[in-house]
Parts: sequence; C-alpha cells; structure tokens
Amino acid sequence: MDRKVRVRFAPSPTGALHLGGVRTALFNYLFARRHGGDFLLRIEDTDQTRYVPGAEEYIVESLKWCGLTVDEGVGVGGECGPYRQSERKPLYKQYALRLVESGHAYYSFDSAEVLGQKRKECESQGKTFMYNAETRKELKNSLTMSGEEVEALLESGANYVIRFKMPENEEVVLHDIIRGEVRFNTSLLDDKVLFKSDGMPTYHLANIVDDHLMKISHVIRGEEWLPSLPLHVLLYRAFGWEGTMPEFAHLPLILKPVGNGKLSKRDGNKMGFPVFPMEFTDPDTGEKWHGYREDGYFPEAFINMLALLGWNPGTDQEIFTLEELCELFTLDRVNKSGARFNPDKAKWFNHKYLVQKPDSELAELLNGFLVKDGIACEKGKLEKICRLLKERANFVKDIYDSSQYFYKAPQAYEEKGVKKFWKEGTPDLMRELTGVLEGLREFTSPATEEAVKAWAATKEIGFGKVMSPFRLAIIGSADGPHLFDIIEILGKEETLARMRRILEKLQ
RNA sequence: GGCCCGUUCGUCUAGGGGUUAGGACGCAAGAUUUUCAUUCUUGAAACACGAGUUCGAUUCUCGUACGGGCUACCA
Repeated sequence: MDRKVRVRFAPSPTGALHLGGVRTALFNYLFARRHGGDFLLRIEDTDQTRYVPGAEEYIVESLKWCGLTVDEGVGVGGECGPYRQSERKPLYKQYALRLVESGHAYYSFDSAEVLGQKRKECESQGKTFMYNAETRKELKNSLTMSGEEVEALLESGANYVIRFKMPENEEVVLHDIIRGEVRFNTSLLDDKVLFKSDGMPTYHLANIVDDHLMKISHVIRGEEWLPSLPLHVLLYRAFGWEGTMPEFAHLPLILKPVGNGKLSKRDGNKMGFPVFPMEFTDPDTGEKWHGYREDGYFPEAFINMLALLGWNPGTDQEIFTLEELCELFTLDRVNKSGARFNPDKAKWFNHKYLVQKPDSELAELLNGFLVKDGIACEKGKLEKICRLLKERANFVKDIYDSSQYFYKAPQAYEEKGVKKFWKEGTPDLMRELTGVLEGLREFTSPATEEAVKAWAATKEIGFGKVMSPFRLAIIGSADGPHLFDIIEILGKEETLARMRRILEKLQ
C-alpha cells in the first residue's frame, strides 16, 4: 500500500514542551523528510482545565528554534484545518454519535461521585475499578436503561459522557513498527470515555478522528501511549477506517540521569541541566525553568544530541547535520528500551559544534556578552580570542569567562601562583624581560617567542622559570593558552604596561 | 495490585548461535607543552539471573529478578 507519508506532532498546550516532546517532534520530522512526506503540527487542547496560556506559542517557537519546519498545521495552515482541536469541537460529536448508533459506544450518566465511590470500594478490597463489560450492567447508561429513559434524560439536559463499548474477551493483535507484535485481551481494558460532559472529545476520540481526517500515515509517539493502542485500533475498526489506519511506532521514554522514573521538569532545576528547549516561566506559579537556548546550546547540537537518544545510524558517526539525519533516519534503528539522559554528553555535543563554528560567528556571540558589560572590543581581536579559546570551551559563555584578561589588566594576582613563582630574583628578571620585549619591532607570537627563548637561553635560568611569572604578569593566573598568542592579541603596548604594573605591585 | 513494554561497560550504544564483545561520554594513566586545557596513546569498565533448545548461547525460548509505562470526563 503506497500512500503519502504524513505524520503529525500533536502536543497538548499544558506547559512547556520538554526534551521528550522535542525528540518525538524530531523523529516525526525526520521520518517525514526521509520519505518526502508532510510534517503536521496539531494542537490537542481538548482539556480546558489544563490549558496553559502561552504554551502553544512556546511549542511553535521551540520547533522553529530547533529548525523543525512544519509543513501543515497551527501557524501554517493547510487543507485539513483547523489544526487546533478546540476549533474542531463541533466535529467530534457527530463521530461519537455515529459510534453510539452503530452500537460501538453508549451514553453513560453516572456521576463522578458514584464512580468515585465505586473506585473506593474496589480499592478497599485491593482491586481496581473498571468501567467494563462486567460493571456497566450495574451502572446508569444507555445499555441498562430503556430508550425512553435515555431520551428523557438527554432532553432534560442531564450530564452525560459517551463511552466506548469495549468488547469482551477478544484477543487484539497489534503491530508496532518498533516493538513488533503486541497482544492485548479486551477483557482487561475498560470502557473509555470518548466524549466528555463538557462537549469536548477526549484524547482518544479526537486523536483517531483527526488522524483519519488529516490522512495521517504513521503515528510516531511516546511509549506512554502503547497501553491505549488497542483502544485506538478498535476505534478505527468501529469507524470502518481500518483500511487506512496509520501504522504505529512507540518511542522509548527518556529517563532521569540519576534515580528512578522518566525525565520530569523538576529534574532540570534540581540537577542543573535544562529539560526545556527554551526558558519557560510558569504563568501560574511564576517558577522559572532553564532552557537550552538561553543556556548557550546551539540548536544543531541540541538536535544532534536528541537524535542519538534512542536512535543510532549503526555507524560510529556521532555528529550529524539535520540534513544528514533526514537522510539517515529510519524507524527500525530506534531502540526499544528507555534512554537515560546524560547531561555531560549534551555539553560535549555543544563543544563539538562550538569548535566547528567560524570564529566570526563566535565573535559576534561573544560580543553580545561584552556589550552587556559595556566593553567595546574590535571584531578582529574578538575573532582571535575565540580561535584561541574555543578548544577549551563548551559554550560561548565559557569563552567570555576565560577571556576577561583580554579586556582588562589583571586586578590581582593569583596568590598561589605568586607564592610559587614570584621569587627573590624574579623582579630583576622580569625587568630585563620587559626590556627585551620593548626592543622588539615585530610583536607577533612567533617573533616574541623566539626573542624570549633566545634571551632566556643566555640566562642561567630555565625557560619555565621565566614563563610562569611572565604569565602571572599578563593574565594574573598560572593557567591559560599559549602566552605568546595572548600577548600578540594584547599588543606590545598593553603587554609592556602589564609588565610594569606587576613590577610596581609586587616589587 | 492488574495489564503492557523493556534489560550489553557508570551512561548512550554497536553487534549477534562460535567475536580478543566494538565505539562515544565520563573516569584514570602516559606523551606533547612555559602553565591549564586541547591533541595523541593507553587503561579500567558490560552481555541481570536460572532453566531449556543446541556440538556450542551474550545472541533463540520460557521463567525469575530488576527497570519503565499505563491503570481519569489528563494528554
């Protein structure tokens, strides 16, 4: 059966999209691109009570930042719209009714109190209450009541829901692209609500109806949906849509770096890594969450890291552009087991991308930090700084932090270094070195290095003994990159000024 | 509790009836270096357990253990 690949990412706007959600979106996107198909964005806002203002915008913006372009859906439009389920509200009832008419569903009038009571009773016996073939016989629904009674109740405006009539003791054999064959017995499943008393469909109904109407060919979603797969398949059958039913692929979950359970938004702030693509402030609590974007991750690195969480190409390659991923991605190389998220590796990915970035681009980013400090620095100089420091940085922020001595002479000298390297004869030595540097016409890294080495060779003292106090004078500490590269960027005048300065301060 | 899914180094994973079980992150050591990093080299580090099938099982089957998910008029 050859049909156009159409996949959807269908989040509900109940908060910020987190890592797992972005990965689901990514896999859908990659699958669509790989097969020349469409990637749709549908907003599943059927639960009015959990709606979080701004969440939808957050989702759209996140996908944009990640470079996952939507072909059809919210914010883009398309032929199967609207793509926001709340705007499709009038549509769902007729489908629910269709199922009632065909005997696949029924009205249920039980109050939340009655069901809650039932649940409690069962719990006290160590059981779980299920609205199913067994219990529905004793409850208030259109299967136990006469047609007139039901009619009267409906007309009186009584609250009702529409439930799926789960068949009894049927073996449902399902196929999942990632997991293979999965079997369920319908007797262990319950009569799920399809249509709520507030006039909205539940996820199950809306999902099936929309996937069908939007001609979705493959449903790629998180593993948490696997238990409701039999319901969904039965719904397709009940509607008579089995022939065009999408194929299903349930993705493994992303687990906490340490401890038990799946990754949750709490983990981020607790363990010091973001779980959200972008910064997010909870409109209710005012709580603020870190984002990959604001923490200095490149979207390419973020996406690359995510792609390898649960998928791999079968080779040793680990760095991929989005385009490469689009070419290589296949569902059959997605893992079955949950993947523990590794924040260290996320940083490593960013480092890889940072090193690859052109210095001009990094300089631009670095300048952003400096502007905030009121520091003006020439672009060419910033590029040199980036070239020198990027190897040892994971983020542009690291370059900013470790490049402070380029913008300002050291205000203090690292105590440990002073103690270790600033000895009795050091001032004389440094005075002499200052003279050597002063006499140089060419102040490039190789030129200064050669001159200082030549001078040091004439002294009884070792090169290292010269370099440590020299380094202290220039940057104030005993670490950092090649000193002659540093002074080339600093320039002769500034270098000499710093030499004189330490001689004044430390004698 | 019930149902479903899963299980290879600490983590992400490759592999697959006979392999020195490979790579990456992290960790450790050595080399290079004026320092710290980088880089390079090296090292430690895994087939959850028990049966069965088989000449042979980490690989296939079944159990057990462990982990995960679901069990709402939430998605």
